[in-house]
Amino acid sequence: MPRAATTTDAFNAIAEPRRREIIDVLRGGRAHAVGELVKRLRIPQPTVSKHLGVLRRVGIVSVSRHGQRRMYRLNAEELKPVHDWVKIYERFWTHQLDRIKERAERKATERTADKG
Amino acid sequence: MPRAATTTDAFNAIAEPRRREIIDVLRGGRAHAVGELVKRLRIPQPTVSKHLGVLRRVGIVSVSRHGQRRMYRLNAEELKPVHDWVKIYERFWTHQLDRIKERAERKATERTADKG
DNA sequence: CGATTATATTCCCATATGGGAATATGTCAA
DNA sequence: TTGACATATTCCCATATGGGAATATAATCG
Repeated sequence: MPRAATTTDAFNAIAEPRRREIIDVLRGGRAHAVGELVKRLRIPQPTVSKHLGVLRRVGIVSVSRHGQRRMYRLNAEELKPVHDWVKIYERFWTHQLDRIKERAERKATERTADKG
Repeated sequence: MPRAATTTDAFNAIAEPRRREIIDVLRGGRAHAVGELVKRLRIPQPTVSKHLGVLRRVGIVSVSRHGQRRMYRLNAEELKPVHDWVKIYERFWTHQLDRIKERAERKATERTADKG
């Protein structure tokens, strides 16, 4: 089995830095034409189109035709699974107070560990 | 250019679901032997070892020898870049009140857009 | 119509992948 | 030493990748 396709899910899609850059530009909520992204990011047009294709298949962006242009808009909710997963680890690098919770929870976990 | 190596950064490393599972098991803070992970996740030992190798090269886990076993421990801080990036999008799927902030910020962004 | 602009698609290629199977390495115990 | 156990490594392969270059598609304009 090779590596999972980039279009498998958000995790795979955002692994590519240029796709994250595209997402960042689209963050404002406003739809952007491909040409705008090309200019902003200084990435060749076919490359941008391909990356947008991946993001679209995953559902992270959606397109609409507007005359000659295709307007891409962010569907940020598709990033929620990534946030949900990584958020759990937030406490590992945040402040003092959370460390207490962390330790307490670890104890509880160890107590119930290796039951299966 | 092929896809970036899985060992490039945390984004690439966590794209693989089994590696996320491993991280999840290590979440308690306690170090785990490879064999424990094999049993818990029902994944062949060589596969687990390879995934641990990737995670180790990225710095997400660290190893220590303890007799015959190698104990793997989570270094969750390495996940912070992922959290930092995705956290910005949290407001897109959270409650009502944040939507106000969102709209306000969008207006401000649009005002200063396309200056470069 | 033809020309221009905007975007997508195709073709090419070097490359890393994840899994399976087999094997190597390392460590303990008798 | 031998054998059992724990883990890592190697070899194999089908496959998707991202980029470059070239080209196709599609819409607008004159």
